[in-house]
Amino acid sequence: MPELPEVEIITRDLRTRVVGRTIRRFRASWKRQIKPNITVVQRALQGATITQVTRRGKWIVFHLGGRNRSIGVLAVHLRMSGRILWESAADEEPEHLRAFWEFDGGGRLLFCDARKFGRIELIPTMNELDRRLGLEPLEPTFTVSALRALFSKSARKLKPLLLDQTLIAGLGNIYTDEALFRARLHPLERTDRLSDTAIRSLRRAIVHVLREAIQNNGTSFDEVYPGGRMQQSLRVYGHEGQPCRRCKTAIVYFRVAQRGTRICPRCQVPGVEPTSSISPQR
DNA sequence: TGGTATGTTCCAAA
DNA sequence: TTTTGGAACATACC
Repeated sequence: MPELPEVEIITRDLRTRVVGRTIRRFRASWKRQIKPNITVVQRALQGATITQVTRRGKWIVFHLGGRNRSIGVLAVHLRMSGRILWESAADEEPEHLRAFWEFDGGGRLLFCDARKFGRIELIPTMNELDRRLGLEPLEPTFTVSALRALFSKSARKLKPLLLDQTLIAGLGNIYTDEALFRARLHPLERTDRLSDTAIRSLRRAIVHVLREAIQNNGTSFDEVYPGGRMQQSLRVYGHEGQPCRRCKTAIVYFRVAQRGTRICPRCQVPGVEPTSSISPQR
């Protein structure tokens, strides 16, 4: 279930643990999670050294070198319930273990995933992954004009577009709702009708919410992603029925593109521009 | 029992 | 042609 901030935190932690280490063997128990297939991935990883760990959207990317170079990158997507744990010798095997990497010199990285939606993919080049994914919200390329280009190209509804990873990579259900609330925009607003002011406000809200979440170590509701404090800063997600921080109107819940959606019905009205955006939050 | 869940993909319908 | 709705993937929890 992690979104960009949680994946960023996990990536930073992994970097300190596995960069420079060589994989002795890789095992997986649920075939469908491994692409192109277990045999190919095992052969590629055996003896490979991890040269770097990076994040692209919600993907964790292990860059491979050493014995097998130019076999590609190993990209991991946690989807709804995936977790990556460094095995601590004391503990017993965690629940829902689906795959693991064992390193020369000891130590194992465990991939656990109750729902088996997660993916471990060997991808020929980083370019290939870039082709599948859109703008990185925390990179300099995430500009008002780039957003305007995306928004004006189609007549889609705002929230579904923000969740489309091929256009913007990394936003999920929580941070989309939070960003829309802070920008005072309705999730069903048509993107081709947004003013430059609205787009500017939305861009700021997205960047703000994601940065704040990373600073807070992410959002955690359960063991899937533990340790974060961002849930304390959420304004609408999980706040159904509670008063809006700005106007005291009760936060409402409804469905947008099959996703649970929370808004303040008074602050987020379709067709109404956010008023001269005087610090939209707090 | 039924509905919901921090996600993505595929296909049919509009 | 583009956009949306629904189902599917698979499991846990309330």
